[in-house]
Amino acid sequence: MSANPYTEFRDAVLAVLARLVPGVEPAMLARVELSPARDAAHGELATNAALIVAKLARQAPPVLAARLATELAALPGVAAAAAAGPGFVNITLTPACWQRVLADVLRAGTAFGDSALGGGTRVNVEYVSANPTGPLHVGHCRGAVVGDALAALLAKAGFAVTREFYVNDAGNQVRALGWAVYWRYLQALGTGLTEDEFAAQVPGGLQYRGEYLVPIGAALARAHGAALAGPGLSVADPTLWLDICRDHAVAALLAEIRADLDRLGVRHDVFTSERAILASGAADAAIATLDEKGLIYQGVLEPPKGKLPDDWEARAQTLFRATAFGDDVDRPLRKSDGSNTYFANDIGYHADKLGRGFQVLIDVLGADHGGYVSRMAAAVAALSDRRAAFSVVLCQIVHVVKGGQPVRMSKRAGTYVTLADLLDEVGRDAVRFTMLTRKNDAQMSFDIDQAIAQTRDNPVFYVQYAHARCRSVLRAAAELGFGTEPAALVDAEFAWLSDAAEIAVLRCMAGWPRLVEGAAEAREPHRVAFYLQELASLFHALWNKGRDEATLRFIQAEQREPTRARLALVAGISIVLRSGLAVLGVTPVEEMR
RNA sequence: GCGCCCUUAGCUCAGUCGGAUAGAGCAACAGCCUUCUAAGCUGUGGGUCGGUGGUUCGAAUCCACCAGGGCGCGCCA
Repeated sequence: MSANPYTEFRDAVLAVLARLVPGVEPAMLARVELSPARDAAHGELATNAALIVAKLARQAPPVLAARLATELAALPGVAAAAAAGPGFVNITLTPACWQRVLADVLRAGTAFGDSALGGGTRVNVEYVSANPTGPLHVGHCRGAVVGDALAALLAKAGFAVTREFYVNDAGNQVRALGWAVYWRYLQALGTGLTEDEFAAQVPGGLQYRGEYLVPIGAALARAHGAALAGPGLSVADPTLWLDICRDHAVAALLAEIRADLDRLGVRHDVFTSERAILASGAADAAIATLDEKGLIYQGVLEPPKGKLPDDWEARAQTLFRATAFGDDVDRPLRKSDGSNTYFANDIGYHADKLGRGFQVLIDVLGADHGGYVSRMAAAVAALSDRRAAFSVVLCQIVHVVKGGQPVRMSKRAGTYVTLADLLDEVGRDAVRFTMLTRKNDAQMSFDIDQAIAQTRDNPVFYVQYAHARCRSVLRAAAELGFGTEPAALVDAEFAWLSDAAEIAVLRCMAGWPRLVEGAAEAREPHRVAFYLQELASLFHALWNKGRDEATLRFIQAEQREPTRARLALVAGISIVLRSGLAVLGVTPVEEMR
């Protein structure tokens, strides 16, 4: 791929700067930007170079900017360069600079925008990781979509990405699930127990009362008959059935989760079982490693502030010195019965990831894990001697709104909005795109009415419509005998694309590679969604401009060369739209129906 | 009580590691279809960027404090 105007002319700015002001340090040069001008009146591009180095050069920024502008204006490809404001240099390039981008797009196809930024760095993105104790709901959905898009984005930016799902198939939650399924099993057999009578026999009480467990209980009844029940369909000794019920339920629910994810188009490379991690001794090994580093000790923590647990008592416990790595308090690794805390096991899991050679670990988690971030960051820093990068992408709450009314969810009652419900209502593409129209660390309301609307205020529709329009134009042109494949258009005379609206689209397309890099570095896949809306908007505007000015119409049968140039433009737009939609996992539709 | 996140137009939200006169859609108003999908486009009006200080050439952005909303706070995961 040849140079992109943004990188090409940023390099040019740096080169000129080096001549004007010798001895600028790399760290300072890194802060020099060449970015799209916010206001079109300022030109196409703007650089802050003079502002950055003015102090070092001992010159007033406007003066240095003027000298810079003079030098830049003399460069080939620069149509105009002028100092402005407090010390910016505004630059306008010749149309040819932007037209050249089109050839890159046509040659690269949807690989346009691929970057070497990541340099093959191995990244593990963990997302969803829902407990296999029930169906996925909208909260999981946001994490699933954000994680999936982030993984795709990082891959496009040149990272070697592994997508991972951590299956919490050990511990109290799945034990409670085993009991809950056993209740559905007894019901399937026709037990005379009431739910309250059964619940009274469950250690910790009966959780997971949702009806989604009914078919799983029924399946157990079919498979085992009454063999797992006590006399008269009473509760038998749990050692006889608890593992069987738990394992069966986990397997069944995990299958449901995977089916839901499949419908959503979310995929994972690796499903890691918590039980397998525990069985491998990873947690104890990781704790031993930390112990060798002198980070484990026996101590007594201050009582937690706020509402104090009823059974709280000061007692010595095994602690990880998380405060040495920026956490607020040291964290316990063993429960009072001597078993590992969830945190201890999770340290083992993250140690396992590090052991698999990942240099960057990213966990996509729900907002309720916010208090968990600093301790895990401390643990990864400790385990890797601060070498591995660890970050958490927290996804805040999603409120589902329909008909202007909030749709409430309650997991206990089993009446929450499931992912499956949402997919039934609005479909995969709308779910994915809508979830990505909000930055992850802000709450969002998901308006079902808007997501299914076929109008401008539905961003999914708007972008897909733009793509469909592109394809429609190409189909129409093919019927007139034009070659419409990229290879047939790459030699078109792009100089025909000289209208302001056409240049604007080309500038936007040229910005795709730098957007990919910026979004990947910031771990913000939502930027892709907004970029696509902008590109779609420019395309729709160009389309309509052709209604007013016949010379801008894409297809003019008697004007072969201008038509070929515009077909190249349309093909290029469709390619960039597809490239972006692929990151989001949204279908680029060929036509609207 | 403490920690993290959020607060931008009537509504839903962007705002690129500090940059020029803060943007988009919806809603309101005014226009554009004998022409490739009007499922679209163009224009107008609409703001004390929650508040008060501070940092500097420059703050929606960084810092401090305050207000409001959300999430969390040893032996759940």
